[in-house]
Amino acid sequence: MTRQIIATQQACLEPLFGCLAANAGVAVKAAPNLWQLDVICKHYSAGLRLREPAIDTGRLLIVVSGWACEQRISAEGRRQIFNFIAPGDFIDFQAADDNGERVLMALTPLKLLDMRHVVDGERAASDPAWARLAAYAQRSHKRRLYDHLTRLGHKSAYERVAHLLLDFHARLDAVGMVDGRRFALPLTQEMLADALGITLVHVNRVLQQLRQQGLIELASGFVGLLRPKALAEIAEFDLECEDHVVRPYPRPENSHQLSI
Amino acid sequence: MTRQIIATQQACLEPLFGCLAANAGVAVKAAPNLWQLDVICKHYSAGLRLREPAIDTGRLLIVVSGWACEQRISAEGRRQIFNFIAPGDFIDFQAADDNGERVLMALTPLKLLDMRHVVDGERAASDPAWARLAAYAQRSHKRRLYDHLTRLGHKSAYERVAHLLLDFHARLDAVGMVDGRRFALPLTQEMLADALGITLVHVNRVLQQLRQQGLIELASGFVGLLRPKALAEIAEFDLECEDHVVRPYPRPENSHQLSI
DNA sequence: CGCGAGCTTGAGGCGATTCAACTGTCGTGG
DNA sequence: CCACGACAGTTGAATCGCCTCAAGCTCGCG
Repeated sequence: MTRQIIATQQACLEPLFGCLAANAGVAVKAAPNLWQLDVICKHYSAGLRLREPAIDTGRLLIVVSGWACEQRISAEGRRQIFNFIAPGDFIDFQAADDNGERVLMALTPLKLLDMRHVVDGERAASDPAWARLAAYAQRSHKRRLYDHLTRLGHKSAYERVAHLLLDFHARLDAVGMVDGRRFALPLTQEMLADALGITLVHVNRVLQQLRQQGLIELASGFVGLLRPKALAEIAEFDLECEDHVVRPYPRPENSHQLSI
Repeated sequence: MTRQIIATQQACLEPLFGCLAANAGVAVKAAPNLWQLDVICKHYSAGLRLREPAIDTGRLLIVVSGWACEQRISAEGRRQIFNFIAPGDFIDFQAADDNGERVLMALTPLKLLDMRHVVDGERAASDPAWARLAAYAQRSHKRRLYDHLTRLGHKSAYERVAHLLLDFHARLDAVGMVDGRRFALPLTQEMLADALGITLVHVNRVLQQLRQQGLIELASGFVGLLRPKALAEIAEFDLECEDHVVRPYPRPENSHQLSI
């Protein structure tokens, strides 16, 4: 099973592009094969700050594999993660550097695909497909910020963790990176803590609790949501609504669905 | 002193427009006088949800007086306030209703000025002044969301309150609505609680503490920051940085400055 | 006057933090 | 080959910040 997910992760771009077509109404040229992809993509190693020359700030990059985040380091050296950037998410450098304190950081080895290579159209601001794409990127980014504000606002640690896991599930599912109810989550508990505003120790305790209650399974970088409906109730996560916002790509019959 | 502030609040638009000129590079036509203003402005009473017909979503409204917020009501009936909207802030309806759950709400009687009435230029997307204005509105809105995420992330209740008050001060100062170190704050402690993710009771205790330590004064809808530098250290609030982002309008010599 | 909205204060309890120690798993180098 | 350190995860005990529940206060207003 693990091998299957990894293969999905690295190879299948169709669901990702299908998701773009469904949500942004953008047609993608022929998807590049694996060899082409590796040449076209930008690669970052874990821990590197993502930068682009100022002249290129208008570009739209999409994450093909790996995870990144937006973060800020406080004066005391504590890190606040504003937003996790997962496969299928856009990286909009123009939006990123309005403020020197906030930076984009690769959390794992990262592969970024420049949309210029795969989208038809003149990529001018006037081109409708390109504008739809940029608008979609902005919309999803903003939605993510509000969701995170909701998590940090009135939720307990227990609810925050459950909510974040459901969030990850929905996003990765939309781009075909969920196998059944399991998906790869290459984040440390410290990263989760820095995002959720709780301590590493407490994240661990909450995860233990979720495991003992049979709600999730978690081992070696993979998470399984065993009872998503129960999790959604705990976290007040609106499964319906999420589906509207991020429409998954069209699936074949009998594929692995999240049967709730 | 109170009367003076109220006068400032209702009458003087020059600092507000000066702030726009400094930050967005947008020239304003002749500022309307008070009578004109009342006719031009949109008025909302406290508690009303702000709506605009869908066809008008592209418009930019600026708050002339009163406060509003972006909020969401959770399933349990708890309110999360994402963002306070103060005089000088923009209301971008296009950005607001990408999601049915999040609404704009007037917290006090509200007066909104449509920028079409005061900005030169064709207000087409292609007009550079109009584009700068829209970009400025988006930038400040986004910055506010990140600031609030920072508050909710790793700060204690004590730090959150101090940080929010400094934030209000900087914003209102930029549009000339601070008299010395005092400004009008027509928000209830419950609203602060709903924004800061802590309970009403605890907000009250924190305010008591700040008062007893001689850091703030607070009475009848007015706040005074008595020792802003001490507050800034408590809250890790970057006074320098804030000044860069929101440039106050040009001041006469010997005006009330925040001497830190 | 009575009422409601907003503010204030106390007592008790729980959730999350802090500090600390221990485990297991890597990759590296003696 | 094992020793070693670095890193991620795990667990316990004590402490504290914040919440809950509850009561009383002070206004402004019909």
